[in-house]
Amino acid sequence: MDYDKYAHEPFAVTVDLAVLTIAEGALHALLVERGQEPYAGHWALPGGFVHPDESAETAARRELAEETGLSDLSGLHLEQLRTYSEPDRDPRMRVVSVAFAALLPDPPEPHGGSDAAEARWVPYGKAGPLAFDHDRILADAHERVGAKLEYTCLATAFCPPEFTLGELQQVYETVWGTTLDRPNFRRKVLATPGFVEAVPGAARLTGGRGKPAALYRAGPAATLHPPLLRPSPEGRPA
Amino acid sequence: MDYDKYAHEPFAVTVDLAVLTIAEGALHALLVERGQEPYAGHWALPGGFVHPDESAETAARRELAEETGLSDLSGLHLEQLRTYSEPDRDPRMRVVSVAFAALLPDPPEPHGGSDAAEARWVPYGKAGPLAFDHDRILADAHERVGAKLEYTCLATAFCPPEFTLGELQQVYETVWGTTLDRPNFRRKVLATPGFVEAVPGAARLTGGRGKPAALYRAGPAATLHPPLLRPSPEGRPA
DNA sequence: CCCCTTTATAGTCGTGATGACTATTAGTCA
DNA sequence: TGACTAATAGTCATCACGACTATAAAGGGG
Repeated sequence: MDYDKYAHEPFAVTVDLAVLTIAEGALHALLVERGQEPYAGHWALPGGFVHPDESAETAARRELAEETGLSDLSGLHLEQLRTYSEPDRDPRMRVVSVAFAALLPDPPEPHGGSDAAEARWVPYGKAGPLAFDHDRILADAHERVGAKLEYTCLATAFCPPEFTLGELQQVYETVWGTTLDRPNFRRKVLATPGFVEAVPGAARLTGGRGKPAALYRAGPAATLHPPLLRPSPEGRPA
Repeated sequence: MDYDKYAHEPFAVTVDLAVLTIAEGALHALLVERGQEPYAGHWALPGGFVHPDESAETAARRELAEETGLSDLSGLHLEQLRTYSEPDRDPRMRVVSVAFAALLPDPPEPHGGSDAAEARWVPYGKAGPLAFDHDRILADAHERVGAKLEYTCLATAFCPPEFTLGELQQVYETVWGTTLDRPNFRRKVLATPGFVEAVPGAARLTGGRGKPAALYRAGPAATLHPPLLRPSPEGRPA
């Protein structure tokens, strides 16, 4: 391969972050408002350039810390989504963007970081058309997360360190946009070894009403075998 | 964002292809032998630079056509795997590579294309250490394909347009490295609506021996609901 | 030509997972 | 004290699936 032949081509490499959380029973995405053209006034996904000495994963963590002002990104779930490389996706120059999906438990209040305009949590689908191809990236992230809930233990990444089964079920219901039967969900989760572990003797009042729920924390398992399938949209025989 | 600040950084963007097929009951990968340093004499995944006017997907198809000399890439399954961007993955320069997994039915005989050295089908895992991080890319592709067999209809991408259920089962067994019960596999596949469609009245002699098998073609379904789970490695209760 | 091998296909049986329920417990609020 | 709410316990029928056995349809070797 002739490296020098293409070494001068001006490719910029960026990361874009689809940061999702659940607040007030609804899925929210972290968005920034663009101040300049193109797409001035539109919302966009947070992101930025990959530095010469960074991997895309490192850049994603750095950008997320910069734009949210958050420091405890240790428990964060960060996962590469895919790379978007259409030649015309940025009108100014050739930009190849590695997109990531990130999940956060409690939505921390973001404050404008060093780099970009102020970041805000926006309910999923309520932000009008996003800049560039970010609508598609966000939709891809949503679809990916929804699919991974079925066969992995990813749902706990949306939950605080200790959570009730009701909160865990809310994650599934919010991301999938469905309702689940509570006793059956409970039976399934508890029957899956390593999904959750009971916190002995602990209980939380769920907003004051009703019987206090037992607390659990994430277990060592990473995958769900057999999976927890979402109810089929069609009238499937199963 | 200040674009000009980083526009001069020398990022090269390449594609790497993990092209898989099944030949003689074994999984094979398409590899090229490197003629120059670094990694001279090692095998590597086919790939090359993304041109300024191309998306990574377009570049992947072009490189594949160039290195295999193949023209009928229409029925090819090509899927983005992930992007590898460690700063030191190529000792010469900063290269970000978008990796793809590709599946082919019948292994066409590759002949050295315009770009690289001769390409060859090599049994999976029998090629010694590959160049760069290509061992990991190939392993990631294998893992991804194995996982997608469980919950998608991807297996038909390894099969010719018309195939027997025995051939389809061979795909699962080869990729997963397991054996499956034939009547149960048959029951499951036929019970999944849209997975395969019978070719009326057609049958194929399976190498001359045994009862001729009925022929099927891929159906319209894309996903398997419920999935066809591979046998668990551990003694799982299910 | 008969029988044996090989492979495809048909069916059976028991168990476990799951959807749809009902009942009970343990809290708050009026 | 009595609604109301939410968590938890349990039941029951159905379905999916693993483990089998049986039959059908081809070729090959004596």
